[in-house]
Amino acid sequence: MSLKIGELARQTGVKVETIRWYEKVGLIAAPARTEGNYRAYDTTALSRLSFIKRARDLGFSLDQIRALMTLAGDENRDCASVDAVAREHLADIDRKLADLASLRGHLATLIESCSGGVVGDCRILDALGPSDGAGLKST
Amino acid sequence: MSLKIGELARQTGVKVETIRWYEKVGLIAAPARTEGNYRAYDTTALSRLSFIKRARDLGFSLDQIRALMTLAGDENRDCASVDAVAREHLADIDRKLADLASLRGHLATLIESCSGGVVGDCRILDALGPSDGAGLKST
DNA sequence: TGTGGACCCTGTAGCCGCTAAAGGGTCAAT
DNA sequence: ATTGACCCTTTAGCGGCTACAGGGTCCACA
Repeated sequence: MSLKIGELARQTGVKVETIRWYEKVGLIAAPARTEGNYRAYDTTALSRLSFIKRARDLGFSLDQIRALMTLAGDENRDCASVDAVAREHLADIDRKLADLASLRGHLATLIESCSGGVVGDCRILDALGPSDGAGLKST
Repeated sequence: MSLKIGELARQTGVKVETIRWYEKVGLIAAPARTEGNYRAYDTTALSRLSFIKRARDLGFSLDQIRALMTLAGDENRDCASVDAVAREHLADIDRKLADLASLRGHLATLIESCSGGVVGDCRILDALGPSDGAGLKST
């Protein structure tokens, strides 16, 4: 028995449109079609799509997933190549976390400086304005 | 004296193409033109663009920046409206930080499970594969 | 006077990873 | 026969730029 796209979507948690899009960009193979031109998926497609979903949930890019799937296809290859992709992604995440945390710090400082009142005296806008004092405020 | 777009770019740290794009999407006003059809900016443009740059560096979206600039134009308005935009953005960042940290945890666990060897025995690929065991590995 | 190179202009297409909508066709149940 | 859930393709849009292509302008130096 084969699965229609909607069923595949339900079983994997990937939206129908997204599945079609993955096919278009070559992440999954084009499946067989029924007489009525419906896509008919087998369990291989289910495995691959589940893999993609989990990897996406972990924040891997489609390119990274493509790489992982290629590596996975060669069982004799050294596992280190898979590890390397994952570690690179982890490093990306750590960079993003650091950037975001620093940004959060700046923003929180900015917000703390607000003591209410009127826009004309707003410290937040002051901080965003240029250093020469010629800000946006109509004053 | 007026500034050419390249000079404005240098003084604000915003790329020339980005400045033109900001004009296109209505974030900054279209400036006067010279005889040779070059954009001629005044110091008002410099202020506004600096404002935008700083806000972008803090991760505000262009829509949020539009809102902030509108608010800034009305000096009698209650500063709380500005504060609200900033706080909402801070909440966004906190959500992102939490998501990213959780994701990092999962990924790090995954990577720790790798003990080397061959792709055929890879724990990382195991973890990404579907729970029924029918993974991608050619074995 | 001419020529080279740095700058400027417009318009269009591409990046990522989808998402939505228009305008149809298919299929099973009633 | 009709309803309504599903499926199909194609196209356009999101944010926030970036990168061309194919020209025009301006200024300094020979």
